[in-house]
Amino acid sequence: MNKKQIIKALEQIAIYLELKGENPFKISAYRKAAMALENDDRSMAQIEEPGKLKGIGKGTAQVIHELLETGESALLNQLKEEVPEGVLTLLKLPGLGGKKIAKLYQTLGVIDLETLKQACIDEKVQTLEGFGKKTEEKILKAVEESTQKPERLPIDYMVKLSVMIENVLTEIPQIQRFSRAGSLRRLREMIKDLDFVIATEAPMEVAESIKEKLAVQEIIGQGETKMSIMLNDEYGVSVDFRFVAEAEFATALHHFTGSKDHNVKMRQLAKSRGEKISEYGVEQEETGEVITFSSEEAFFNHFGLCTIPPEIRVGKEEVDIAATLSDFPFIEENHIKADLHMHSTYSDGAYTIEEMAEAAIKKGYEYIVITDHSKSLRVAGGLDEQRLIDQRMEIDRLNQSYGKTFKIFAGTEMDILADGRLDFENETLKTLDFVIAAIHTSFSQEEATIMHRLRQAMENPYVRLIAHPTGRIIGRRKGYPVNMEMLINMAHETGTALELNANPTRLDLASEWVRKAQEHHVKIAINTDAHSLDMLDDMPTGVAAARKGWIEPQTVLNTMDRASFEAFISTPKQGHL
DNA sequence: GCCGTTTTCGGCCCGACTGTTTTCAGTCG
Repeated sequence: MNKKQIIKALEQIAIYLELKGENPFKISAYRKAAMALENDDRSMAQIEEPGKLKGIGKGTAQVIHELLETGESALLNQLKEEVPEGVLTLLKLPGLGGKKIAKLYQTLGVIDLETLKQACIDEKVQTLEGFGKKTEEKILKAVEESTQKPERLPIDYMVKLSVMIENVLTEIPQIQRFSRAGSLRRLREMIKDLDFVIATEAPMEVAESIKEKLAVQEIIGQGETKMSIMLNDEYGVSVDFRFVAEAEFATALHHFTGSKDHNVKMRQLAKSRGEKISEYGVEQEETGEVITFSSEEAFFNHFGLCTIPPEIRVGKEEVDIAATLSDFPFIEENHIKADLHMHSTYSDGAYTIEEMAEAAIKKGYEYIVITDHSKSLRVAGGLDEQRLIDQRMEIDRLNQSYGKTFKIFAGTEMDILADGRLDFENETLKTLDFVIAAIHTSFSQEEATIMHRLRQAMENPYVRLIAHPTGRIIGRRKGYPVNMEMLINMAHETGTALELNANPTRLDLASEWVRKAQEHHVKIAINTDAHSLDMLDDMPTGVAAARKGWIEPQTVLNTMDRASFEAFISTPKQGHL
């Protein structure tokens, strides 16, 4: 059994114990053991004694050893016999946790969604102690919705909803300030619901205004300090609004940004210092005095930590590392000097080169690269050699009018053909300032074939960057099969950079992989791949995704000022063979 | 079940809301 399988087995044990209504601390002990393995970078073979890891004790170590030696666990096997598998799926239903499910299973013989539904219809559920008519109705509704609703939605969809909500919040006068929180602020790729923290003196009035102005399908819950609604959108997304006083805003924002594990780590740290963290502030346990903070930065500083960017608050090593730094040296929006991947009307872009350039100047960029598609990508109106020459002439002409303040570089997003050949000869490539290569066709090839194609491109002396290296569309398309370790090694060996495509439907490469790439001294370019002016605005999302991968500015090509970039592209590729 | 330069037993992160109660358990984030 490999590490992944062992982690899964431990988590399964936790779920089964939960369904049996076991001691919650015992349940969390199994989860912590799984987490301890996950947070350790080594493989199972490299970990000599799992029992020595913090969070793994005698009991869980024994289970791990058993799994390693026999491939199964007596405890897990026994639990599986005691509890039918279908019962596990019931934990996904909102309003149902281990305790209630255990009761439904033990007294009514509920073993899956179907039997649960029937028990509700037969009005048996409401007869149970601790259950009632309302609970039965809610469960029935949850069962019916669960079959048609995806659990999580892709970030680009949630960003759009969020912008719509923010437009509404901006118009409510009683709101002093507000912020996104939760997994969207942490930039998770797949998101369950939206969270907003709102500073206001008049929570009830604000709640009323929100209900009035937003397309609400249903009020899920409402109290004095929070309101949960279900939007009237395609998927019925739920949104939590949390109302706090202005002074509590920073701690509330931290609290509701999470993650859960990050918060647990922070609270443990506070506790060890005789303090208690809640959304309302930091309480001194001895005196009962509650301190509030003007910003998250001040909050972190109070604990001797530097500010931890939301994107890395996952509850792993970030809290310990923050204690040793004065600042995380991660990339910020203002480091970005250019966008190296965008399209114009020459291929499938919606705006002219000049219009794209004007928009880039407004953003304060020092230069851009126009990278239209190449001839084989006919659906996108890819350029042949002659059109490339025409385009170069137009770019030269435009550059004359910009003088020294701004420069457009001529590039291409060249297709890597299905057989590994490149769409342009070197004769053509060497006339260009910056060459991007990308796979746009034959996604269903075997991994070996895909890797051959990528290798052909990266070994070409003119190809500087591989765009959207996996071809994925978050939540919709897996992309073609890429051996990521091999890709990163090839990038290192050939001196080719990898893209972090800032489009929220892509974010390709994913954060965990740009982090690996940086560790291997591979350069990253954060590009919008804009096909229209508004898509240039995706850059901050790309930068946030880079922070999620712990990316530092010197790793990123487009943090170079114009002079450095010109020097870079006039120097041959530097591989590390 | 795990953990301990105060602890080998008694803690284990914290609070809001709901629905069921008649003071609180369960769920959620």
